[in-house]
Amino acid sequence: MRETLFHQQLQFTRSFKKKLNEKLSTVGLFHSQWLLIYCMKKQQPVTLVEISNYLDVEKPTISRTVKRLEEQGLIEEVPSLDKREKRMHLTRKGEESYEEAQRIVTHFETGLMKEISDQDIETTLRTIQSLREKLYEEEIN
Amino acid sequence: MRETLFHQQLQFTRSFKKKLNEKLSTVGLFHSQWLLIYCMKKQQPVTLVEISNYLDVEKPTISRTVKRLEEQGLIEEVPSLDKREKRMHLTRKGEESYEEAQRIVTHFETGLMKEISDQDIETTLRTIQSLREKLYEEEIN
DNA sequence: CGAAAATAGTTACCTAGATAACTATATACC
DNA sequence: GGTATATAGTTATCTAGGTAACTATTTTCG
Repeated sequence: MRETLFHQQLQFTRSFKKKLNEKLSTVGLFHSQWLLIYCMKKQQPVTLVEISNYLDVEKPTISRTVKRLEEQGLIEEVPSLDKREKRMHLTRKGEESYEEAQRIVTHFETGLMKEISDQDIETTLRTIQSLREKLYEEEIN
Repeated sequence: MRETLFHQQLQFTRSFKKKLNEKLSTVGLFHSQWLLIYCMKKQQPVTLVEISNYLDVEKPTISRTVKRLEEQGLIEEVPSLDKREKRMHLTRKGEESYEEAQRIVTHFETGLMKEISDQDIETTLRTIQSLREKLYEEEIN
């Protein structure tokens, strides 16, 4: 198995998403749909561009996932003064899904981190953040 | 921005893959295709199942990417005793692509890690590996 | 030996990322 | 006020991940 940090990261996130998708299937959600719902819970109503910036995912991807969540009746549009934008918020059903999913995600994540020292978590978080910054600087060049 | 370790991980790998895809486009490769070529360089000839196990990616995904690399003339089949399996190895052109891509990837990765202490890299690597193990144990339950 | 089980790979069909090119609306500015 | 530019979102099309169900071989074992 390749020992590189980056390789390990990629492998980890693949497995992580796969596992979380399994867990979330009990609520009928996929991992990425959960992220959108999480976003909306935090800031309602929210536009697609705001979600796109927050999650750092391109607009067409957000657009597609939003459409699916709308079809599932989890989110709905809210009238806006700016006719270009599509402001969305969670429906009653969406709020319920949020609560259920939140519990699942929290349980899953805390389970994973158990037995890893706060010190190590902190170092890892800091390292990844500085790698992200580094990537962002690359962006500019 | 959400502060969770896992959220940061996902964001990082997304940006990382995006950026690496850009860099690799000069060689006409995508990040995932590079991983397959890397795999083959390390062990030739190799079967799809071996690649699947090594990269921890499901067979249909490997199957599809292999088909594309074959079409590009970077890899080719090698006769095997077991008629079920498809043993592949790099063509001359594939070897050349490997060399070019290897340079690009190494340059990109070392650039990112520069300025991060060996200590932090080491802790991060160890932490991610134990998170992966944890995920794997979950698999069993 | 012959039938059952395991293994290798493929096909069909989902979700989720990306880019490029488009429409519609809003803003800037001469 | 009218035109140019910027912004919000969508559509089309690509790669890449996943599962389920299939075919074709090989192995196992009674």
